Amino acid sequence: MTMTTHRPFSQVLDRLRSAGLRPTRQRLALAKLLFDGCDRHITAEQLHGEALTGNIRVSLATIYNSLHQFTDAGLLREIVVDAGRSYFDTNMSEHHHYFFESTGRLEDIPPGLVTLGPLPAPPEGTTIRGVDVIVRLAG
Amino acid sequence: MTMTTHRPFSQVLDRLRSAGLRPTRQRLALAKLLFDGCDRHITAEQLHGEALTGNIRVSLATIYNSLHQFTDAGLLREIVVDAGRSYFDTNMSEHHHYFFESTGRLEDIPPGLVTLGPLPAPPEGTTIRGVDVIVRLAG
DNA sequence: GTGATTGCAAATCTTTTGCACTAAA
DNA sequence: TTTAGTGCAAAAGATTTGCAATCAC
Repeated sequence: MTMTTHRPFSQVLDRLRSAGLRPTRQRLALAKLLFDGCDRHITAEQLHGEALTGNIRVSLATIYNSLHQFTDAGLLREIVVDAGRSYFDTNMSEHHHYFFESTGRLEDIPPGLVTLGPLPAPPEGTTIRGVDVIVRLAG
Repeated sequence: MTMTTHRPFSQVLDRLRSAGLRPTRQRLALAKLLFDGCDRHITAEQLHGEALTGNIRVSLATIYNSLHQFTDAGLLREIVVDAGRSYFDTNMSEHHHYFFESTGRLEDIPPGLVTLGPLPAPPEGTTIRGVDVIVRLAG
């Protein structure tokens, strides 16, 4: 009867199922943290912290496994901004990022602010997997 | 009397001087490897290898120090493509990159193939340090 | 001389791996 | 049952740091 603003449980479950991922307790819990509501830019360490805070016992290895499985399944996008740290973005629509160098924060650039011309034909024998546009900010 | 195709020694020296970097033996040697002729995309490890091959004894710590000092001085541009590896690009003109995921190779995109619209005004209190555009290729 | 720079080795940090254990189907 | 998934602890990399020795000026 209650209609929450959160994504219903079954939707998360279906999402995993249709990605071919067995909906284990850990994956369900992580998927709920990740896909529950607003878009997020999160590191493995941060997600681990949130899981522990939420009394979900998950090892860091499983966090990494899950993040990569979600990424391979097209549920997440991995964004690399500095050597030695990956962010995972739950917003799968085409968009670009601000990176605040002073704080290490990653943020979506509002749609339309940055426009990219048509992509070139990829070099012989390759396909374009994606395009990352990162606007680095100081101050 | 001989006119080589290589950047003359004094130019490398001046380049360090005007960047405010004391031209030590190591920095001169590294600068010659980096700025001698064509544009390069190189990792710290690769540069270290080249230095040792060329009988230049430099520690990896100094390689990292120098690469960052050169970057801060505007002689190099750091490009991050995957978590845990930085490339340093000697081409400081505005350009974008192909990243070949299968080989880990980074390559300039020929000028004009990718066009970026005008940059947005940076968020309040920040300045744009640079924009990275990376086209990720598979195959 | 004096302060900047270097080398070395150890430390740090993120991410991956191997393998026994557990749980989903 | 059977196979995929998980946890743990150790390993693997890349990068950084602390400090004594060395070098440019």
